[in-house]
Amino acid sequence: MSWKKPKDSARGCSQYNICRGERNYSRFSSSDFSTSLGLEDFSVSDTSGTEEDTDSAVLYGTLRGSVVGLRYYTGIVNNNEMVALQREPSNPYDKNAVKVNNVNGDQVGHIKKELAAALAGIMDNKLALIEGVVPYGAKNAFTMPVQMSFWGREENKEAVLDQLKRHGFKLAPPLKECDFASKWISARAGPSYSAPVHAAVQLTPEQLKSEFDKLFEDLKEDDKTCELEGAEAVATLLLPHQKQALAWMVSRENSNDLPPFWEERSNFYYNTLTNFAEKQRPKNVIGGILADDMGLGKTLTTIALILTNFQDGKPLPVQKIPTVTPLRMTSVFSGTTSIQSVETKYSGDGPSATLIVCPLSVLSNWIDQFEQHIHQNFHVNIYVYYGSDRSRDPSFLSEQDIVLTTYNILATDYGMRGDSPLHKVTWLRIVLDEGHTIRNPNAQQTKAALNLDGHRRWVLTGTPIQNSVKDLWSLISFLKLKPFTDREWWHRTIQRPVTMGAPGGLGRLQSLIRSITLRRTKKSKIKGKPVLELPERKVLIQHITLTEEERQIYQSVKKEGKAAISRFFSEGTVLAHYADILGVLLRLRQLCCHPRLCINTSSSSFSAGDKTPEEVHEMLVNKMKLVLSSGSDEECAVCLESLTVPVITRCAHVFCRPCIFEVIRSEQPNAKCPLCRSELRAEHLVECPLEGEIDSSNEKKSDQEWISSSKINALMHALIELRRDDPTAKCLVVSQFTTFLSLIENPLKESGFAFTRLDGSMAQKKRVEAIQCFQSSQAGSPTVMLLSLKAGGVGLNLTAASRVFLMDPAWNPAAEDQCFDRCHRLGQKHSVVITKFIVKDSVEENMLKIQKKKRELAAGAFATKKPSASEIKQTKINEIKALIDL
DNA sequence: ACCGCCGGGTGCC
DNA sequence: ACCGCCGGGTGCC
Repeated sequence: MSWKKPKDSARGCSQYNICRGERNYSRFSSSDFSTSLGLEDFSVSDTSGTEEDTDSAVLYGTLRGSVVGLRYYTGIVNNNEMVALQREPSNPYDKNAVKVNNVNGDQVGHIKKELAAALAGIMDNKLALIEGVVPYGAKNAFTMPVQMSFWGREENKEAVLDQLKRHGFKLAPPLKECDFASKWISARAGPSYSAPVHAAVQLTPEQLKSEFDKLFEDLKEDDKTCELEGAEAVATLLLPHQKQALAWMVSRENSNDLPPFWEERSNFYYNTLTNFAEKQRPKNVIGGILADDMGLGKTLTTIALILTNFQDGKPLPVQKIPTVTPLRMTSVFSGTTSIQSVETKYSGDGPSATLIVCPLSVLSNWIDQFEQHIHQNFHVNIYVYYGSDRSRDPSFLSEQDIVLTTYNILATDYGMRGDSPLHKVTWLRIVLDEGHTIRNPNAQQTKAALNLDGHRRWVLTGTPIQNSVKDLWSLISFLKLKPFTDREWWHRTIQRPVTMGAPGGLGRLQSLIRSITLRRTKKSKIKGKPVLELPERKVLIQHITLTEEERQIYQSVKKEGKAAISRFFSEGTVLAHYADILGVLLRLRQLCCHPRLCINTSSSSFSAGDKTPEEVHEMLVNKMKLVLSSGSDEECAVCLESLTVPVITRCAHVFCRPCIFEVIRSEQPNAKCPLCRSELRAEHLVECPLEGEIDSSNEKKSDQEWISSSKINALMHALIELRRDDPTAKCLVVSQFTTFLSLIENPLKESGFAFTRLDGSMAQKKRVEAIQCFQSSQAGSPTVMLLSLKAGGVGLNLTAASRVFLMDPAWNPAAEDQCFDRCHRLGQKHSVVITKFIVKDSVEENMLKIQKKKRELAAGAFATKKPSASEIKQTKINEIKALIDL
């Protein structure tokens, strides 16, 4: 294989310049920041957009109208076929013009002008969504009837009815779309009862997800259970479920089935959802969604696909070893691809390059996996399209076998209209890794991805549905499934029927998903055996007793903090002092680890006092650092999710930036803090300091003489014992406090341990190095990794470790579990033992209790709806009480 | 006849 | 369009 970035083809540990100076967040705009974190859903423009809030739409009623001017257009329509109404304000004859298009987007005619005059205002002001169906008469040469349904928000109904009335129209009561056919046939069959307008069933996200998973529970002996061995070029043996996935993916790339909901009927291809028909055979998706749970090896399977179904349904050919002549040598080492091209290009014409788009956090994982899984006798050109010096030459890119890039680069390039090399190439295959990244249809990344040109299209994601069916549209659209690429048809035929609980809606969704998706969860079974047989995982709790001296410090800080917090309770100002309370708890947690951790924490500023703006700013930044670094996984009280792009208000409450901006926008001019009702102003909001700087203020004390602590002693005792029993055993030492990790470095050095470190402040390149060193099985490679709890994304693979020492408990048990999964995952050969150090009679023990409650809550009925903001507040207050023994 | 009626020309917005 | 509408041709019974 040859790596085109860096330029030489050999590859060493440190040669991926995949980080460059790109991640310079110091002057980030919010959108840069959020997209770089894959949080584009939270961008302000999205939340404030008046775009359809289609979930709350109700059916106002229906109206019969006519479509005229059929003579002049090529679009044809069948009886009962859906049509789209589209405003055409630029029409020179009538500024109210409304076009009528068929499902294919071809114009059929216009709405008659008198009616158009009534509809124009409604459509322009987005008061209602107007959908048409041509009930009959589709063969008419000049005009045809159209049955229109008006959908909108309850509060707009009056305005719409008024507007229609002014033009002499009146809506008929709702008539369910699915009743159309029968209605026209049996028009005299007695009174018609209006169908219920509102959904009978509304699915919660959890129900939806579980419905989704049920789809794949009982895979019969169909194409999804055949197995296919990887081609010779795949260096790794595939597990049974991976061979199944490979077989399925290859068959999807090579088959020529009709896409879902299409039938062949007397020389026509007929869409059963829209009743649209055409002569031309609709193209099937050459690809689909691989939605296996995290950890089942989607990356490996995809690499196997690329190598096994390389071109024209054939695997990657063996590399002919080039006859070594001086001439060739020169060419090879001059960094051009010409010689390789001669040797390895294939008879097939057309595109041969695969584009892989992934979040930055997993880019290095792809690089590793290619390195690991491509057989050394085979040659693959891989180009990492990243960094400011990336090649701008489309023909260079199309000559590669594989081009790897990130969603950000994709979106950035696409933003520079007309100058995106990625968009000038016709790809053989496009793979979107962590495909749910493009969930938001309005995000730049989504638009950029949807506009890529490629034949075979794949989406890899562990969570195809995050919250609602809406999440699926971008993915389906990316797959170029007719007619869903247009959001209107997706919405009318799938999304609304499902969310409104219309009969058959869920069924449609299921058959759609079933036909293009493969999903196995960690619990899925193949021939009675679980897909993943992971070694055992044990969690031990080791209690620590503080020394007399440590206990004294702890008790005095606790006494002081408890007094302050009691005062907040009696004054009823708990929420106003939330950051201060977290500060107290943080200090106690730090004291459980090492007395030196909390020396520097800013002396609490309980008194507001009169301060200069600079001092206020600094105080707020400090408070926010407290909230964030306390590892409490704060939720934003607006969206009830984890904080994304945190900002702090003047009243010291932390929210997601987009959320609080939305509050300010909607409540203007007198917005109030959602938590304490203080005055809220956009210009007073203070942004989050950069990740990695949070703890840096505590750094730089290493010159002091180092002293140990009870916890460190316990750790070292365990490490030394472990080394004695098995000198090659590797372990992770995990803490939320990077300063604590720094302190631990001292005894590790003293006792002669080889160790590495991975924390959030490290550059991408350093991280890759640290991970590779640690994962190496070479003699002398590090046996200990100091790991900060939150470092690294989900892709992080630390399977070399079979022991984990969790130095301090986290608020959120899920964060701990995620951390354990980094070594307890596919590839782990040993049983994993996790040791949690918990100081007796301390805040840590109380945290365990709270964790237990949270676990029970999470395991319990999902059906319970989202708690309200006030319920969350109450829970938090109770937690605080429990934590400090009040 | 400043009407009615006839029949040809014509046709979206 | 096997319509509606327009506007020119025409005109007792």
